[in-house]
Amino acid sequence: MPAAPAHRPLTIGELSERSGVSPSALHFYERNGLIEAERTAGNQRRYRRDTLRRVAFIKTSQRVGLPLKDIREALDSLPEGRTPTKRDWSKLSLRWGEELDQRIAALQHLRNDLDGCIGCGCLSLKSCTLQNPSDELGASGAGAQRWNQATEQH
Amino acid sequence: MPAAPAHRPLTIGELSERSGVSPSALHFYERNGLIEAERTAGNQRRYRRDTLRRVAFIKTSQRVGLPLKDIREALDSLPEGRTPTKRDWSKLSLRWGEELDQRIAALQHLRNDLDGCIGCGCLSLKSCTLQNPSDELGASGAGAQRWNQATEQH
DNA sequence: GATTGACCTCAACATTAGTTGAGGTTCTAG
DNA sequence: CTAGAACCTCAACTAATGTTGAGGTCAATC
Repeated sequence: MPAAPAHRPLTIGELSERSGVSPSALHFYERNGLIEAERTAGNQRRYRRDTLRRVAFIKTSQRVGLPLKDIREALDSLPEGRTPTKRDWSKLSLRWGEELDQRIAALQHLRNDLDGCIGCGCLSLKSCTLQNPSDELGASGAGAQRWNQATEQH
Repeated sequence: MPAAPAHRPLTIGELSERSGVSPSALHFYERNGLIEAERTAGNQRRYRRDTLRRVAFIKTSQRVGLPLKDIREALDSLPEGRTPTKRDWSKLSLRWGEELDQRIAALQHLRNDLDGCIGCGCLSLKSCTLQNPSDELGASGAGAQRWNQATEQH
């Protein structure tokens, strides 16, 4: 390893290793406007160091369930050109915390309803709120929501 | 509409309308072993009425984020042949409530961590738990989790 | 200055959860 | 009995989120 001054830009391999995101995924993020890189004379990518934080934000947002499209929108609110400040990041995190709160509330609501349904063993289409979203979850009617895929094979 | 005795099996159109799931999705569920149907002499599907509840279970499970594969596994625990009783359904719902609880706990944990991160504006790769899952969410490392896709365009 | 690992692009494939359309059949109401 | 709505199958397509491989180039080390 070279001396590596702390401000030297990162190669894709370094960014990949430090972020835990595969190079192919980084390419993919770039194609989709989530991150960007300078190029060397020989056309290789060189990432500014704050890209690491950017990738961290992407990963974390994904873990919580946001699609890349939404993450991109959020990132678009960061200042162009200059390295984002803590305040910039804080604003994103704050907005994001609100969504988390809503998500939690929705799940708790669902949980309560499930208690009711266990009582009656129903999941009836008419009476069960679980079956009649209407409000918090899936308001868009659109995409499936996922959670942990690992349903323990044993 | 014919008199329709309450026990008459459902056509795919009826099941679709009552469940809010498109016929093509019902075909898809059948291909994937989530539901099944008798056939008329003319090869049209006729669904037992409890299929309605089955579909309700599928929809609800999806709303909460489970992939169809897992839902199928859960449904496989229902008795073959006979119409499931309330107890049968209750067992599924119960198991399901536990997963919901875990999911809520995980999100709350995440929420707490986020508070910390807002304080420092970080999302730092080293210090932030949000960046170091390790435990509850995404233990499988695998699939993305999604939530509400509607990030309010405004 | 050559080797070798890291990097480049582009195209094709994988998976989940369906939708759409073509081409043909069945069922039901009048 | 016939018109038209509802149904059938099969294949191809969509969208999101990447991965894999082929074929070729760069750059850091011996």
